[in-house]
Amino acid sequence: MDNQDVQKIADLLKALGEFNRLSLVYQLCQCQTPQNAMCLCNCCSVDASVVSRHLKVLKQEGIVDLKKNGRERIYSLNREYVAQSLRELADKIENHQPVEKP
Amino acid sequence: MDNQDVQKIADLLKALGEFNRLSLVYQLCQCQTPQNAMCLCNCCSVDASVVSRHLKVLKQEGIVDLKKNGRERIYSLNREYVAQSLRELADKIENHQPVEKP
DNA sequence: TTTTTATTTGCATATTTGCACAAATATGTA
DNA sequence: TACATATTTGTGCAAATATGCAAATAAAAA
Repeated sequence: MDNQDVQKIADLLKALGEFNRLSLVYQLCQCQTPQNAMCLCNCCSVDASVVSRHLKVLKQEGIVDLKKNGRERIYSLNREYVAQSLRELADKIENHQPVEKP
Repeated sequence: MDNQDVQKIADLLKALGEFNRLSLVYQLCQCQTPQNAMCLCNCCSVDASVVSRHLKVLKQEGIVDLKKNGRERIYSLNREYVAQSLRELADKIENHQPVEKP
């Protein structure tokens, strides 16, 4: 576990660890079909430009995927990646105790 | 799932989503016995005061537990709470799709 | 009591972050 | 082409955050 690995997970958690961004994730989570950015605006009461930037952060972290459709951007939640990353961390925290210091 | 619930999880993720704090968590994760703050200093190259403040944040979020022993503060990772919180989020993200929008 | 060790707190500072608004860009439609 | 819609980007601001250093506090040890 080197610093880069730690940083990568920290970045993922940080991206999820902001109220409006997590709200966007939950919103996408409840949708069976991908959603465009304007639709996602409804779940948090901020300017569209703010939503755009939050979605950009989520995309950079691989949390959401993006497809372009005309002038729309269609976002979908990358469920497996996020869930697996969180579970890996949970497993590590719960089980991993290699260095014994009695 | 109301805003307070979202905020609570966001706060937890935010606390974990900072490099030095996550390093502290990993450090504690590798220890079978609780550790004092000075010992934890070794895992990140910052001032002891910075470690102290990060540990305070982790404690406020319930990520670590604290026992006082003389002038030492002995920290231990609250493994079940953190792991369970992360798994709940993972489950929600992977499975929860109640609102259908076909 | 004096000294040492462990930790916290006050303060200053640098950086980041979230936000709103306006302008720019891109693309569809009339 | 002109206009409408969807989204991004530039800019500035206020608040939050991370950090280091010095001083304060607490408690053990000499």
